[in-house]
Amino acid sequence: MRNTKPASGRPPRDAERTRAAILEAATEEFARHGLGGARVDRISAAAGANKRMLYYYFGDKEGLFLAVLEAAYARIRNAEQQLSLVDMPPVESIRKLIRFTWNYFLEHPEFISLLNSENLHRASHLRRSRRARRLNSPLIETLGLVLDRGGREGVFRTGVDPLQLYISIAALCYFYLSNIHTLSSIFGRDLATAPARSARLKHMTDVVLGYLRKEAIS
Amino acid sequence: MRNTKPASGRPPRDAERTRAAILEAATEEFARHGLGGARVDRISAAAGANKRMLYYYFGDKEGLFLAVLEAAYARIRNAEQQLSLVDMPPVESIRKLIRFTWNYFLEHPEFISLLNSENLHRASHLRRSRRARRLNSPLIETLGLVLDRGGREGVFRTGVDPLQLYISIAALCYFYLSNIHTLSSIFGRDLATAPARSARLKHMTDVVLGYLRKEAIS
Amino acid sequence: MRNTKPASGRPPRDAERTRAAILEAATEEFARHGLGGARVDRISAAAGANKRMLYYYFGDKEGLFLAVLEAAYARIRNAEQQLSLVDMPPVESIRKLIRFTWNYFLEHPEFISLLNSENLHRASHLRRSRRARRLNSPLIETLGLVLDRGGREGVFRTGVDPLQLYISIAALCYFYLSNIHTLSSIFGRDLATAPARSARLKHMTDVVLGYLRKEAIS
Amino acid sequence: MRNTKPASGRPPRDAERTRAAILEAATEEFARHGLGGARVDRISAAAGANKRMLYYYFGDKEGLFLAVLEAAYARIRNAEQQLSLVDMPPVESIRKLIRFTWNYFLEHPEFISLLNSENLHRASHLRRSRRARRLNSPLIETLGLVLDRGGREGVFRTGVDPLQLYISIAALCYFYLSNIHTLSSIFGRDLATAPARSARLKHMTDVVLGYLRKEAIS
DNA sequence: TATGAATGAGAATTCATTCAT
DNA sequence: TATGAATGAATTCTCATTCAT
Repeated sequence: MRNTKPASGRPPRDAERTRAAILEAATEEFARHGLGGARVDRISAAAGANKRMLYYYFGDKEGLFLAVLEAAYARIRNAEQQLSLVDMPPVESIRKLIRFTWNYFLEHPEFISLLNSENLHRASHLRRSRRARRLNSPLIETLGLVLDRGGREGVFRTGVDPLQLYISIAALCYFYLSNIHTLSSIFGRDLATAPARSARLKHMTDVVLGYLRKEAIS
Repeated sequence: MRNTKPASGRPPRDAERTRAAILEAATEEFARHGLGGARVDRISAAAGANKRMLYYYFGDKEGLFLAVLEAAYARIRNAEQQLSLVDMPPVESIRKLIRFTWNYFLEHPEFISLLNSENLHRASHLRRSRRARRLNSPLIETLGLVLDRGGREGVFRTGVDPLQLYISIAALCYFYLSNIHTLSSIFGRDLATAPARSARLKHMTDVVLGYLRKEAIS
Repeated sequence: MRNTKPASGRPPRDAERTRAAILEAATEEFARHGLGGARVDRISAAAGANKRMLYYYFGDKEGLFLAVLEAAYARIRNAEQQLSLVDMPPVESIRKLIRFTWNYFLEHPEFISLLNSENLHRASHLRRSRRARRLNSPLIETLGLVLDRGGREGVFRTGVDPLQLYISIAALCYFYLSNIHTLSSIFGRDLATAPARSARLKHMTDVVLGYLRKEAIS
Repeated sequence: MRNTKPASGRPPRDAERTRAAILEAATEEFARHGLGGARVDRISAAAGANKRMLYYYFGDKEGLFLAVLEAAYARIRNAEQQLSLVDMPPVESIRKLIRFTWNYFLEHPEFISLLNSENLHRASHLRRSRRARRLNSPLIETLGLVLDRGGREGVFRTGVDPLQLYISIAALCYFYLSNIHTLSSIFGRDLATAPARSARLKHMTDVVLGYLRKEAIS
């Protein structure tokens, strides 16, 4: 049993701890430099682990990258699960979902970077991962319930595909943050300031709720 | 235009031709593998040019990457300039803008990849580029005019920041396409099929126009 | 003999068993990949033993290689001892010896590989081994007796050095089998088929008996 | 044209020379340590070439090994071609062939080592080589002519397969030399001395000619 | 006896870049 | 302008071996 171990400071032969340290260091490194730019040496150094351990636990660089991706997905899915969207007015649910998504991306820039890297490689790692597919968000279902209730209560338009909406919410948050540097540079306007961020959150909420509200003209 | 060149023997104006070949090959390579994963050797091989030429014309790998980025931006700005949004009803203008953005991303996946790479590096290349800043989209201004007219005509809500809206439109298109592989993999639904794409275009248009229409409740 | 062990539960005399398992796995690995190409990891994995055990029992990789060599020699010497060459007509003795050598090499390709590896290293391991020197074949003596008798009986030429003859018989068998792949490849003729092997055995017997028969011209 | 180059001492940018230097150093290294034990670093150092050049010219370590093998085969085939066996009495031809084979192996111990290594790997490199198959020895044909003539002249037995005989001659020479260290060690008799070698040459000649002579009893 | 974790030196291979011509 | 040869520093990965338990 694992918890029989003495609670002494940083035991040197703690498999779980070493594994976790490598994973954390790798997350940081891959997020900063991408898969191609990441350096195995830097990862092991940052993890305080022997380089060999990285291969011992994860096979190779790509295996480590996949493990990092899986862990990042597991974290966001886990956070989503804390979110309870059903016991409140639908408009509030949507607000909450947008706020959550926005804040999660804001607080976990590494998630955005990792996704970008994986997209560059056409999801070749995730596609091979059984574990990742199991992480299929249950949020879609919940969002469907919220949309249904909003429809029944007459506050939302009907016929909205929850997956499309989910993707759109993620898109509005993700793109702004992932492209914040290029956009700021191109448009000569610093989009990373606190006021700019607040304005963005408001805009996104307006867009989504504006779209969802009843009495459409389109 | 290429046909200004003299139609003499084999190497007519090799200088320009070599440069262009390198740039094209590099665009492909950087789009496929990112900055860190791109290989100078592959680029020169694909361009049919000696490796030395690459350095001769672009200084180094990063200089080449910047040139590729600038060219990609120049192309989209150029395409945007063909777009005339002012001489039509505002709703039509918006539809047209969304369709344009969507199709451009669809037809130029390398643009998405390159942007992703540049974002990974926090826009460090673009920031240094004078030329890129001059590429500041005039579209924002045009979009402002469209929104104003829609407001005056009573079909659009007022007070919409054209930059925010521009970013949102780009976001809705970009994210879907850039993440199409991870999303398809995670949600077990092929988002790249023609029907899926049509559905997406419709959804995005609905979102934007739904948001813009008058009589808001939010 | 193995059946002296108690037939109790799972690990009866793990010590001996582990040692034997390692030795067997190592024989296979060294035969397949040579000393330089053999992998300690693969050996311990194949033996189902912890890597540490390998060092515990054999000191290091080279020690293990030597143990493997010694065991291989012990096996062939042991097999030779079953062979009784003296109680039959000399011609029959020689036939039997050739057949035995041929079959032994055929059935123990690992012996050939191991010898090749050791030769590559200029017998540096065997030279250090006291045990190996004790394995000095008593066959030479027996062969001497056979040749003497054949000489006395007038069927063999006289003055044949039994060591030279022994080496020649081994050579004729060994080379064909050890080089069977390169020879087949170079001469475009599959030397490993059953008919090819029979032909070879006949040829070798002809060569040796043809050489030994009385009435020489040379 | 290559020979237009200035004849200055060791031109630094001579492709052919660099290639040859690497090949020579590699021959030595592979012969001494086998494929698995050879070190790319040592090869490039011995060749006075940058390590990168090795990959530039030969692809990888195995490609280099194959090139070394092919060159070694080309050398022996070339030497064989100098040998004229037809214009002399058959007995002399055979003597000459044995002497040649023996001396060639004696003077080119690297050939024996390389062959041993290749055999360890089941001729996997040679099998892939078109060039090696073209090196198919024309000696077999010549040997067939010699045997025919000997048969017609009544000095040799008939019905001898020249390939079998060729293999046997090679075997008698090769095995003694390739196993000289293990044999000396096992039998406690230094087989590498000059007298021992002379005795071996005589023995081998006796065996082959003894076998070939007419009036068989077997 | 046995084990899984750990190590550091070193292995093959690759990289962006530059030189001589 | 262009080229093939060359370079040295990295880079990923592997190895035999040892440690703590």
